[in-house]
Amino acid sequence: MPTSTVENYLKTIHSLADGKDTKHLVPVGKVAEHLGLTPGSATTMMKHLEQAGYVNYAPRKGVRFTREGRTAARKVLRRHRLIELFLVEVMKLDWSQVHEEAEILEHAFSDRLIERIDEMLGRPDYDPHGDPIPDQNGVMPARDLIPLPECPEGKCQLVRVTREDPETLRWLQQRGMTPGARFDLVSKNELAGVFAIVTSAGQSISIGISLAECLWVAKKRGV
Amino acid sequence: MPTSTVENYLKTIHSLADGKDTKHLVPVGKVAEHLGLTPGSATTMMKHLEQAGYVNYAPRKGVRFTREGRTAARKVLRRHRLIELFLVEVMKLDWSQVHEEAEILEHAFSDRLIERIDEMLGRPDYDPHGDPIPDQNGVMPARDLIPLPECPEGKCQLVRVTREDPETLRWLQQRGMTPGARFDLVSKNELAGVFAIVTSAGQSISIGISLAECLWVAKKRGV
DNA sequence: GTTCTGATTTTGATTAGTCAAAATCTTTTT
DNA sequence: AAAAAGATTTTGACTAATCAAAATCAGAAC
Repeated sequence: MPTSTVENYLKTIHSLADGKDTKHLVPVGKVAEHLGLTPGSATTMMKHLEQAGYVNYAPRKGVRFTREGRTAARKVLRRHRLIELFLVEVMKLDWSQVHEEAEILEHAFSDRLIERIDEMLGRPDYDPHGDPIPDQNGVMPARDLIPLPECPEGKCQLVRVTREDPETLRWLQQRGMTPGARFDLVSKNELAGVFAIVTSAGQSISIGISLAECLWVAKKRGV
Repeated sequence: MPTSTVENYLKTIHSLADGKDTKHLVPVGKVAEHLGLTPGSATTMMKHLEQAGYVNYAPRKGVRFTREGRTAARKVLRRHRLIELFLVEVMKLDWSQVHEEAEILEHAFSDRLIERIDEMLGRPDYDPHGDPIPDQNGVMPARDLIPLPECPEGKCQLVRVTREDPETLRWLQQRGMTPGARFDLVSKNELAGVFAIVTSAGQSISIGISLAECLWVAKKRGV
């Protein structure tokens, strides 16, 4: 069993490699930055992870997962995301708070409990933020999503929110902008980096580019 | 916040001091034995616990809680026991398995989640083993219980089981001997160390002294 | 083709927790 | 009262994870 520290490194590498192809190298410095640690700490850990067979480590170039590493990382993501959904659905915790809780609980829940949760929730494919939940084998449900800046103006539906800080999430929540919400993208000002939308409740809001990049909408078929 | 290691030491000291009066000294060796550690490790930790204000440590005599230590220990017990009840009532895990799970989860659940569980369960006083659940201030609900060996022959009701190994618990469970069960103590052979009972289902079973000491029944009023 | 810059790695130290085994103290036995 | 027995403490060493700061390397700039 990996320690919880190792699990956190695996999650970080997974998220930094997300979307990139298999041989993409994640810079060690990015790993350190993402975890709020010094670069030296990450370097030390990369050697351990290589020893343990989780990654291939090219000094001064970066790291990439082995098959085992990717699977191990996805097991952690599976736990994290099932726990988030459980906290919202069963424990009735607030959408904006569950990430923090799951961050700790993911290292403590046994496989038995995770299996029970998966069953209770009806083997869900997505968590409350719209993040895909890997199955027991680490296979992720696939979807064609685009971030708001790439979306054409007009009606669309929010599917995934890739932010975790409770303040931002609460701000979105108060405006009805949680996964599943329909809204109207009325204008895009790429130069100013501002996106204007009207929510289904009729409220007009402006969203900056950095937040807009975290809001994913379904890509229309045939586009 | 105490580390989970410290929390485990606190729980151990609490259970070894249970029943004894406030100035009773718990031998350091017992603490080590209970946790499956070497005596030297426990000695080292006792100094840390004293530094942290949790215990008074009399070298070669033993340790006893300060007020803060006792409260801290009971907070851990509260978490542990609420989690056990939650796992049985909400997650439908087996009575015999929940102790093991709670042993790990108790260090990971936030106060917010524990409060939510307490609320969901209707602020319960006892866990599935009949162990009292301390309130937020560390106050334990009191009851007058006696272990089976001290119980007179006749009808009685099982209230608490102070064992945690799943094998024994399953054995008891299969015979209907879980907290709340009524049964008949038909004979006590203190010399042989064997207690004969008949369960409410009419099954006759023999129980050895060491297990009998872990089975607690309500002390009749006026006796 | 040097030099500079920025990222990465190395080195040495630190903390929490642990063990094995030697040293020490206390209590019991004789 | 001395010796033996038993428990506890001390000592030295180890692991996992971390940081600060010095050393090193690779690519960009000149």
